[in-house]
Amino acid sequence: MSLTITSWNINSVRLRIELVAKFVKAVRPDILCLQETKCPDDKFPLKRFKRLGYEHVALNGQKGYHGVVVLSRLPFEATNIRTFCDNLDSRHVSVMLGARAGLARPLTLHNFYVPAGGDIPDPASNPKFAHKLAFLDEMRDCAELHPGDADHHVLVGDLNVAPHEHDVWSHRQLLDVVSHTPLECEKLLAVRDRGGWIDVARARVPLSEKLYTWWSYRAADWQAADRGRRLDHIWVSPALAGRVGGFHVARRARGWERPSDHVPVTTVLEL
DNA sequence: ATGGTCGGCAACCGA
Repeated sequence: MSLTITSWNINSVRLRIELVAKFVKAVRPDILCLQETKCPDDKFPLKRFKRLGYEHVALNGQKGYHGVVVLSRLPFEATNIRTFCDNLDSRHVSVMLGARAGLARPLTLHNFYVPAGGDIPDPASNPKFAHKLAFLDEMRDCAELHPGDADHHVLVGDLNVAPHEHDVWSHRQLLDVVSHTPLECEKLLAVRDRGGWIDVARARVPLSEKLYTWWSYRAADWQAADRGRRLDHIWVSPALAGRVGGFHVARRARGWERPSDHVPVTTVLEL
């Protein structure tokens, strides 16, 4: 069977519910992972998603800030929420799919929203950047994020780091800009390498090619300027590396009316 | 070199 998984920082799920509907009607992902839902769980538009075919929902929302959710056409065996840095912010939710979803081998999926880190790239003077770095260190050391050789694990989300030279519009001009500083790039790659994860986007798109998933709201014309960054990621465990059937960045979604500043990233797994 | 825009929620904080 093939399993389509999308990750999208939606920047308010209630405000953009019709954009989500438009996307899922076109792409029909089996599993949709959203970040920055900015929605308490008791206000989440469950009925609308049910009508769209997503009956199985793992929620981790909070009022006003952050918030993640996994929406699925297939049932879960289990769901889990982790906290990082002794902080109750809603930045992680994971699900496990198995026999009930028709999978021969269980699949674990983590959905993350890594702290953005504020403006000043100095952990000594900027607590938000210190928090981001500590969050990445804790991810690196988290045993649940170290899949075994045979495990089918997926990690997606807005990781708020563009780790490679061509993950940003200008490597030189962004070296001191939070999201592309060498320190946080090293830390994100350490999370990836400690877990043995494969970066699906860069397995499919050469490192020499520009690739972005986010464009600032502050540009007068985002498309003309094209000053993007690749902040949204899909990683798979080594056992899934040979089962990636497709990968796509829905750049067109940035041009929709009242868009999120992030666009959906999608992969297809052949299981 | 600087400021440029969003969303939540009701004055700014976070991005």
